Amino acid sequence: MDRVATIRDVAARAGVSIATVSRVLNGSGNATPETMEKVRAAASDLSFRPSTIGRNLKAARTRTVGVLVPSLTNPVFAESVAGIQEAADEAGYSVLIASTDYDPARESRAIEGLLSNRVEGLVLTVADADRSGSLDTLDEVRLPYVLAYNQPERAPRAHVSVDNVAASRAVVERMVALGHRRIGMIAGRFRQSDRSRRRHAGWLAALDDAGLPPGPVVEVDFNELRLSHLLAPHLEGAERPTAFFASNDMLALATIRALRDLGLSVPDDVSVCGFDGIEVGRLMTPSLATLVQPARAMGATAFECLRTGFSDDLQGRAVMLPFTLRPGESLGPAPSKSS
Amino acid sequence: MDRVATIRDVAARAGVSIATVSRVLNGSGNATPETMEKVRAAASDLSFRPSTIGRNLKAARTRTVGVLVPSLTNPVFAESVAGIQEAADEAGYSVLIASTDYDPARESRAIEGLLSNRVEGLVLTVADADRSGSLDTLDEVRLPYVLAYNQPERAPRAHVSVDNVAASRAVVERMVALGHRRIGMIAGRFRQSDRSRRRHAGWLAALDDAGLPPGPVVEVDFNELRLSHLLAPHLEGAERPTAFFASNDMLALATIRALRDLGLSVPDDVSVCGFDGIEVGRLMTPSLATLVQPARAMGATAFECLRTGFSDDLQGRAVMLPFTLRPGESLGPAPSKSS
DNA sequence: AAGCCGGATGGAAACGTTTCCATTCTTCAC
DNA sequence: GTGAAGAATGGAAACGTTTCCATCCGGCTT
Repeated sequence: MDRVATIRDVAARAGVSIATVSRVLNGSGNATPETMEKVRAAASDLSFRPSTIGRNLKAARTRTVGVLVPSLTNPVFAESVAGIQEAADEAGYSVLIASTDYDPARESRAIEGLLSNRVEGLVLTVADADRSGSLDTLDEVRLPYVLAYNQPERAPRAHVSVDNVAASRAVVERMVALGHRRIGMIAGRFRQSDRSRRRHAGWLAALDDAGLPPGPVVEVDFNELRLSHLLAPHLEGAERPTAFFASNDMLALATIRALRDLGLSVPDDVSVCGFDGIEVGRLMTPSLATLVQPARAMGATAFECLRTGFSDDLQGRAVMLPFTLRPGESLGPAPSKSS
Repeated sequence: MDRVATIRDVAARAGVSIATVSRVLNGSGNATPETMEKVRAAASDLSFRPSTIGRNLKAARTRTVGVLVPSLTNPVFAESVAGIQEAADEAGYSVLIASTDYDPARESRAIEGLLSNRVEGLVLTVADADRSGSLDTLDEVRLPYVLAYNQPERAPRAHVSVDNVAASRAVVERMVALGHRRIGMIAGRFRQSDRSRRRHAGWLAALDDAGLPPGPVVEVDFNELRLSHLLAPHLEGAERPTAFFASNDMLALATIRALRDLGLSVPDDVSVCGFDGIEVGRLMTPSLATLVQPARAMGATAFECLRTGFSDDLQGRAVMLPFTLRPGESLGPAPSKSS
């Protein structure tokens, strides 16, 4: 692999100084038409591409933002990353993406990497926004960041999300309206997810409002896709739940699968509603009822907050995005025998 | 935001030269235990993080690879990117991810960006590996790259994929074994996808071998999720296909959805088999039968090829990964009335 | 005791840009 | 015709590293 052309090569070929080359190619400062022509020709002949590295070093700014998500394979994060990329692309920013796969060691390594790359800010989704070493690190070095999806309870940290409590209430209220009286919840580990906690709180509050006792709560690990053995104990007897609220869509899908494996029909025996609004949910049978968060907009908005907030103070700012309840075949009326 | 500490700050605080700081922190060269201690302390006090930019500029190598995929929201690409990241992380490489959303303009911009960032090589998936301006550009500048998923027909370009023709044959053979005689295909636009073409070729070859006439072929755009109106014309009359082979899983899901919307049962009336092996396929009802490509391994392998091949010549090297047919409820025996 | 070796350290150059400042040259007003 | 203004251009510094080379010093061999 041969050496890549530098600005000096272009200057030599065009018979001008590197200063002139830089000015012409960046459109800053003036230059004779002939000079411009010569420089452009030389640059194109050598297929010169200015080195971002050299440029950044000099400029002391990188026009790059970092993104950290738990996993790219969860469609909801993939979608939000796509939103960030789109917005960043438009604003002339580059994006550095890192994923942690729920591994704390990888998380700190990723943050270190992004820091070393001198990103100007970060958009990230962490497990628990109230107790996160990574966020502490960022606070320490005073690097602006905006959380996406996270909704910190105590720490005043900038974030973009939906109102998880209100959203969960909406789900439960819908279930109640459909005649469900025993409503369970399948949730990601509370210790590992502020979102899961909030959604649980909303579920609890809505049940309370409706004068209903809380149904069983099943906490599961992320990446856990085999749920039958966890659900089975809660499905025996006449008092079994007629509906489950899952704290995210992947869990909802796994739940439907498990129910079906246990010989129950969705939604005839048991209804299920998820949270996230991933696109594949529309394609399955039964189609997935879910609380839709605007994932793409979430990413894009977080990026915009970061960008426009670079100068201002980001501390504790919060943006709430609207949510909608997408009906789906997985959520139907409660079985009549149970009403 | 205050200025970030540089190696000079550390040197000053430790009372040594920047050369010594560099040596201590990188473990190259010798140093007195006390010196090492002083330097480490100073670095940690200032929470010094060496600038990748400065480092790369000097080193003239970035230990960074670029990744280009059509879309991060297609699980099969997300998964392969995850595989790349994992392998890269392990090898001490950084990853720069770009996605094109099937937009040629964004594709060239992305490539330019990666080139400017002086990536040492690329792993990419393009629409058509035989006619791709981006690949031509890469050849021109002699930057090593490895294609993932693509299987070029003419151009001798390094790639990692499965044998798409053989894989498609396996699918069709299975369908034939299940009694299907009229087998249609739902395929991504041939002009836009070498994979789609190959898979179509395999489908055709297998039908020919079985002495069956090819069923209808429906070419659809990427991102097209509403297929009912495209499928409807081919589902009338007694001669309608009893099985469809979809050239990728997202299409397969959309196909199942459409069939169902048209009042047909899957798999009782019509069977469907996809291609890719995305995880959600296991979770749906009916579970998706699909030809599984090892997506994670695809990414990881492509990265390894790139890394180990940096010195050698990558030209036209090909690695074929094994595929498996994952049975699923969407693919059943042909309806008896048609046998 | 003289010379050497080698370990510890510092000075300085280099990487590829951008940009400040200085220089040259043209043009125009007086 | 002289001076000034301003446009075009070049020289050189700076950004944060790594690394080559030189220097210094203590201790060993002979």
